[in-house]
Amino acid sequence: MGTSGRRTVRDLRRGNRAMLLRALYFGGPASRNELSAATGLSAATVSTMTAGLLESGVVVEAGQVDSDGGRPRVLLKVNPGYGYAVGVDVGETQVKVELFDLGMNVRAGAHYAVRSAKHDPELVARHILTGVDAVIAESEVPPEGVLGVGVGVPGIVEPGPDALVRAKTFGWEAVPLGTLLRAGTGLGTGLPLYVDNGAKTMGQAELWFGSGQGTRDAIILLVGSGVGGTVVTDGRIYRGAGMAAGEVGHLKIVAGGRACRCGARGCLEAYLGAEAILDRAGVVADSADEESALARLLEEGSPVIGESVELLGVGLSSLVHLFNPERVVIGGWAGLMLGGRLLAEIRAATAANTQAQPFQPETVVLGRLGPDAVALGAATLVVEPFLGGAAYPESVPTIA
Amino acid sequence: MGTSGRRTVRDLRRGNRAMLLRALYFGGPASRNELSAATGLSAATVSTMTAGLLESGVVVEAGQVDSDGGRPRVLLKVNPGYGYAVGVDVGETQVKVELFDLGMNVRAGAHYAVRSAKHDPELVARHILTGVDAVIAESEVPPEGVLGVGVGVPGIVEPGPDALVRAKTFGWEAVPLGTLLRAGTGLGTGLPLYVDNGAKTMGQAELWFGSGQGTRDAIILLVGSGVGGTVVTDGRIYRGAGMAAGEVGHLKIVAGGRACRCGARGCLEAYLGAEAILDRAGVVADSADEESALARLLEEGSPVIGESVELLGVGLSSLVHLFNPERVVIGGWAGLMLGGRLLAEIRAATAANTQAQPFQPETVVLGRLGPDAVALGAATLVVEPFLGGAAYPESVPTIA
DNA sequence: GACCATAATCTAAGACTCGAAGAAAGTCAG
DNA sequence: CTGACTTTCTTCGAGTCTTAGATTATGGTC
Repeated sequence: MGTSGRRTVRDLRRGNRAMLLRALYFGGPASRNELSAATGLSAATVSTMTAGLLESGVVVEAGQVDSDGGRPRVLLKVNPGYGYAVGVDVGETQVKVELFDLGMNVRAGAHYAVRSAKHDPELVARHILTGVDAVIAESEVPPEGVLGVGVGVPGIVEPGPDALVRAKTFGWEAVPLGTLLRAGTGLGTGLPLYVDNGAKTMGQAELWFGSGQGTRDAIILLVGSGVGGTVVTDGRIYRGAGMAAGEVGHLKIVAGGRACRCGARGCLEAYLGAEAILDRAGVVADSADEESALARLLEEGSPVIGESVELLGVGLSSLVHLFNPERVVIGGWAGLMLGGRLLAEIRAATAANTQAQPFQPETVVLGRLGPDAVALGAATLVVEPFLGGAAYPESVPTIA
Repeated sequence: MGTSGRRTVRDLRRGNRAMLLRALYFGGPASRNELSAATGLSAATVSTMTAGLLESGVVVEAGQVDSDGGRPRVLLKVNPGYGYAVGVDVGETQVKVELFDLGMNVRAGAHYAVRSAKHDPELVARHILTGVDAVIAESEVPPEGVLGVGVGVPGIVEPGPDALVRAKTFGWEAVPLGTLLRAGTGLGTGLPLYVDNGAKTMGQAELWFGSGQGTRDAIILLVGSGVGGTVVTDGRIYRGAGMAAGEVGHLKIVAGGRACRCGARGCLEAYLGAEAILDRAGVVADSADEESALARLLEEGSPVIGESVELLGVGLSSLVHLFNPERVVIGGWAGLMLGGRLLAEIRAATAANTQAQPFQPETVVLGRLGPDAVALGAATLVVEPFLGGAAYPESVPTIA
């Protein structure tokens, strides 16, 4: 106990610099004056600090704004071209690699199809490595400007340089993805590497740029083929003691209920998620057809849909009781499909189960980013330490 | 967004002072040297800082220890007599008021029976006020040495000077306990007032002095007549956006299941907790007999007990998946009774439902403090800001 | 062109932590 | 009993940092 918080006067500056950078990054272009108000720092400090940031190129000017009869404000913003982040989405059917600038604009992308039956870890690692090289080359970005590589994978990621991944859907028991990537060579060599669960990276994307913007305590539920989620506390993704927190999909909603692929019974994921919903409706569909099959079910007004809404309400209610969030975001393609038509019903079901504490149904909203935000979120893992957040654990391993 | 973290160099000192004080408070007597190691501060800083603390009387010397041929270490400790905290337990059958010194030794106590049918808010407030006066008088402590009053109540407490309490079991819809207490007079006048859910105060007691010691991420489940709990993240009680987080009792375990007194269905509290267990077993017992009735059920090996263990495992599994805690503590009188005999079974049931992530059954342990720790925990609410923790929200109202 | 308003920078002062050197308070061998 | 040695604690100078207040920059208004 005890080794936390600022110590020396130098850490103080680091912290204030991070605060300022965050304010600038999320608060859009702003004048020094506005930054002073937003951060609580004195104008003098903001001035000296921005001077340093401008000189190093992290921040650039972004026009002026007249100020009612006085000296016009000079607007500042984070220089989108100062650095770049690679985001990787390791999905069921493909490995997607994208390169973003700091403004989170896509500069280049690469896709590699994976035969959905078999997910050979080494093959996936090879796809990632060649993908990283490809997007760096394609974007014509200076390789030294790339700040790191973020990877979103299914399952649970153990912290540490090995980045052990456990993903039952892939048949990965304890795949040391970090080690595999380090064994490669190429342009990516030496880049900081961040690996996390894909639902969490996507959740962070919603939090930063989507429906979660501006909240400090939120829950982001991702309903796709399965169910995942992200718990945000105090403006950060909550990872718990071993980075495995927030496994929303295995929240139990029916004791002794349907068997889940995790081996337990009654998990949310055993009822929700396209796969489970279709299974409960007795529809046979392989993963390519899931989307149209679910749409059909919705169209027909199948009773299974109504049940699903009810069960979703039960799950959300548990989450609300435990986390008391400001906002609940429902994302993922299946979540958006359901929520697009039945948001009112979902809210009502949640409220009906949430009697023990004050709860506003309007806090349940739909995601804004669509299902493709895993890579974007993975890239934010790289941007986070750049902003000085340092939410990601201690030592960051590098590729190769 | 933005107004958090240290700003000026003076906040830096405050933070470091808090770090040191916490290390001393929880790390027992320690020499300046050990404090330097524990906090990461330089010996010089520790020296100047402890000098100030000694002069103000917050810290006192506590003997010496020989040091293998060198100058002996002077041990320091927090002066237990520097300040005092009053803890109040507003329970079903009584209002208990206790006065603690900073070493959390009871210096005086007072009890007021409450007719369990009717909990008149004004009567409860009067009991608290007279109790505070009584313990201050009895303990012969200088009134200006009392740092504040902490109150543990059932139900949910809304933050703010009113301290609105919602407690269905008491028939309290929105009782402004803070306002009621402020209307009184007496020795307690002007004391800072902290009101929180009793399960959370008890959880904090368990965290500080019981089985939760030393953990940063823990779950403390309290099974008494009902079910409550505390979620600890990052060494602090997690309160969420509106202080209502951690309502473990209303985690759903059976969608559409038994009706809970909160109005919803399938809550943990509708199955666990002495009241629900006895009800499920078909035993009629009023609150005074619950303890012996439950003991009898346990003796007989009633199948309801086995089911209860299974359901507890389901609930814990949900919590583990969501929070990934270092430790899970089971407390409360009914929890201790069940856990005392069936801890192994509870661990097994939890593990059986927790397949999706690594989980060590041994992290589930029993509480150490017994069921009477609500008042102790309430007193820690007062001590926390004294240590510089400031986990409790913004402005603290005062009595009268 | 004089005057005013607002934004940004400069300057001096105060506060803080740190490393290094020095003082304190013992033990131990001879 | 003395001097060397060990370990703990304190003092002091140096280097950073933020802030308030004064100053400079840059426009509009009359």
